[in-house]
Amino acid sequence: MAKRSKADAKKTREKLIAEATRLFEAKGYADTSINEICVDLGITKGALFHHFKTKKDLFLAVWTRLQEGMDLEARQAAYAARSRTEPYSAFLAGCRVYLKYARRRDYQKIVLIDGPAVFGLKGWYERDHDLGARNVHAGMRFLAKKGIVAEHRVNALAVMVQSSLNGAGFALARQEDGVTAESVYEAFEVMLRALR
Amino acid sequence: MAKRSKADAKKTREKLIAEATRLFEAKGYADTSINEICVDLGITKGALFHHFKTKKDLFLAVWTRLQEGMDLEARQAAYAARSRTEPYSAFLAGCRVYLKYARRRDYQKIVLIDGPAVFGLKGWYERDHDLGARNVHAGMRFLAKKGIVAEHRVNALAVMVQSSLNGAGFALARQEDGVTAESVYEAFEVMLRALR
DNA sequence: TGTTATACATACCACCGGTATGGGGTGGGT
DNA sequence: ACCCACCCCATACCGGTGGTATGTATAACA
Repeated sequence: MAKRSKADAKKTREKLIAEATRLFEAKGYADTSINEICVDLGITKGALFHHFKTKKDLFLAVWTRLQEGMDLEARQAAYAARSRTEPYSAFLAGCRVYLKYARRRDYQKIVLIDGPAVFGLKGWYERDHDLGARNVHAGMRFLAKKGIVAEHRVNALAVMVQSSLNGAGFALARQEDGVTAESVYEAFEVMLRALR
Repeated sequence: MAKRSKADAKKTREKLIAEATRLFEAKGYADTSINEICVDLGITKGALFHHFKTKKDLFLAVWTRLQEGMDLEARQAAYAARSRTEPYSAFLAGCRVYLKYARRRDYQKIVLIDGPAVFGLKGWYERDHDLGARNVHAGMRFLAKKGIVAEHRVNALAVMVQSSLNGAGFALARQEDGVTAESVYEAFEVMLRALR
């Protein structure tokens, strides 16, 4: 029988998250069974339910990992690109990172598609608030502070900008109509700079 | 025992769609069981599976009904508002109708949240193409024809505008931060008019 | 070294979506 | 008027699902 040290436990937990990520991306949350995940890893459901008290809890772990990666990368890019003379550069750098994620199939299926359906309207918004919306909001507020966009439109514009990035990501992933990454990003930049 | 005329069949089918709509909105697709729908209507699963060959098929009927209502209303509004002197009026009228739908809880949960999860990435896009995306696309192409927006950005801008409307609808439904319908719509109009 | 907590395995459950089959009323043809 | 094929729905049943209760060997710690 296998060892059961804390290091082993951590490893099986990681393997569970990795395999769940794979299957959630490939077949979606609903069409992925707990049992399938366990069989692939050569363990039993007892192990899974020891680490995650429910299927949604496992999904949350997968979702959070993806979101935290995006969040970290976007913040770093925005911080690195900040400029004294060009108020858009930090915001645009962050958006570019987000758009990169919004193009990824795993991010789309897990974070953008299944996430809202699994968490529900309220739960989805609560979880997205700290990781996705907050950064866009901060960027838009910065533009308002610089006098570029109207103060009273910050909230509305932020949410519209964020969701437009989601849509742009989907359109890119579809790769149709000759829509290239450059053209989409250029259109987004033009739109962002036109906001008042 | 109940009658089994064709008129009765039509009626039970309608009742099934109505009750399914109610429960899908209230509890979501995944947490609504076939059996629950039937019990509420005083019928059995046999009746349901006679009218709809699968649960997804029933969901499709619910989804389609919502989308067709939105599509019809938006087209009518756009047609009624068309103008020779103001190129934005028809587009804005259509968007205003769509935004009204995007604020509705049933539209959000069924069309925007559960729809993509149930149909999958490809199926969702295929179904949305004829009902949602096509209209926005047509409006944007009209603006390009008028020389307002760049021809090569029509596709990208259309998908971004559409998804920004979704986001705006969600933000409105959350009713937070003092975000009112007027402020959101004003922000959207400002953004749309700024597009080049 | 003894005790407890951990990390799983095993066995089991209610319920789910879906199917196969049966029956009884409807409605169109003659 | 009669008949019977077809339609509408009920009943019974199935494999598989997420989840639980319990058992147990090992690690962790005193």
